[in-house]
Amino acid sequence: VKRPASELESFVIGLVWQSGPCSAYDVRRALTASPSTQWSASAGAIYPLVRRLEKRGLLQSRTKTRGKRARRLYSVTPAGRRALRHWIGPPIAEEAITVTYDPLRSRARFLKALSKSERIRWVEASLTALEAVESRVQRWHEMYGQEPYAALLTRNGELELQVRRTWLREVRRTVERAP
Amino acid sequence: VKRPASELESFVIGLVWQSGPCSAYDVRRALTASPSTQWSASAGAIYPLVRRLEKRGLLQSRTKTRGKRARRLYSVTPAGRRALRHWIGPPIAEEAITVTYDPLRSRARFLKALSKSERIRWVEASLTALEAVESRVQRWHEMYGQEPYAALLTRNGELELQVRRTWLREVRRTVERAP
DNA sequence: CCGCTCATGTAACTGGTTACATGATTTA
DNA sequence: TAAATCATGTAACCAGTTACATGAGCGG
Repeated sequence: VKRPASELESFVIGLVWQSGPCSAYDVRRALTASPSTQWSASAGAIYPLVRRLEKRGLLQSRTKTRGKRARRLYSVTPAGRRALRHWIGPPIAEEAITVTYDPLRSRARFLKALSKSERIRWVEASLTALEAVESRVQRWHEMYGQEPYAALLTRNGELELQVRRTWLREVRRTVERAP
Repeated sequence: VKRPASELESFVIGLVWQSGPCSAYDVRRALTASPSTQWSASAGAIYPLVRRLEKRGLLQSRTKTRGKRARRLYSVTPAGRRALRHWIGPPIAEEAITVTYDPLRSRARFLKALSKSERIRWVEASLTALEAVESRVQRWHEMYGQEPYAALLTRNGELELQVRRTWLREVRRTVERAP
């Protein structure tokens, strides 16, 4: 079966590659810790996923017994490593070349459905909401941000937040001017 | 059935609200025109979706015959309007408060899986890829960007692109410095 | 009249969701 | 020892995907 690995699958291969031999549960924790809420990291997603990847030969597992409990530790096979590199690129995959999806932007598209005063309250609420995002990024940074490549991810989050704030303030100006 | 409308469902309600009575096909075109690739706007997604929304009382339809062909024109019901406003907020829904998902950032997380020269090539390729995104935003702007609220969306795209470029250049510096 | 786009759908699949189950291990 | 959390899963569901089908209308 030579289907290209999905975004989540590839990401999981990456996580396993990064954390050496690790369990599905470890993968779930890494996904949960990540500030992105793109994936829920639910057991129902991850356990079947790693099985799938093993069946395709991208991951391999050995069972390690600790106490009475058997743990299944996954690591990346050479084919998995190739798949990872292929996913990362270059070339950059078509589906990676996108405008990022911002739920706030989506909602702003229909701001006219609100009354003027509500629009302003919406902007304020959004600015406040971004503080929650900020602390999520911060928390992740404190945990993993030592390493220079990891720090780049935090930096991305910071810059993104900055720009969303700037944008929201522009939205506010527009809202205030409009009738 | 009082389940909260999904992100796509709510967005579609918004589109129908914006474009007055319109067909499922119109919705699909609006989604296709949007620079975001979050949704494929496939027929298999949209036709069942609007039916669903009609069954829930958020949309209503009347059939209009033009020539021999029957078109089903949807419009938003008062309940749909309420649902739309509820989705937009305030308060901002939990699931809207997120770090946006950026496939390039995801990939950058595993840049160490590449050789140094490939990392640099990756950054260059990413910068080039963003040009495609830029033209997509530009195209949308030319079509719909007259109206001030629509223009804000383009502005968001512009700012986002700027920041992603800035960030990629920082990545390049990090890559160049690293062993 | 041919081919393209308009327009409306259906069918099969699939990847991810929520919710549940279960037992081991740790901590209060 | 009771409660919490670690750890591994399964089952049912569902929304969105690709792929296909069908026919109208229109421009060359």
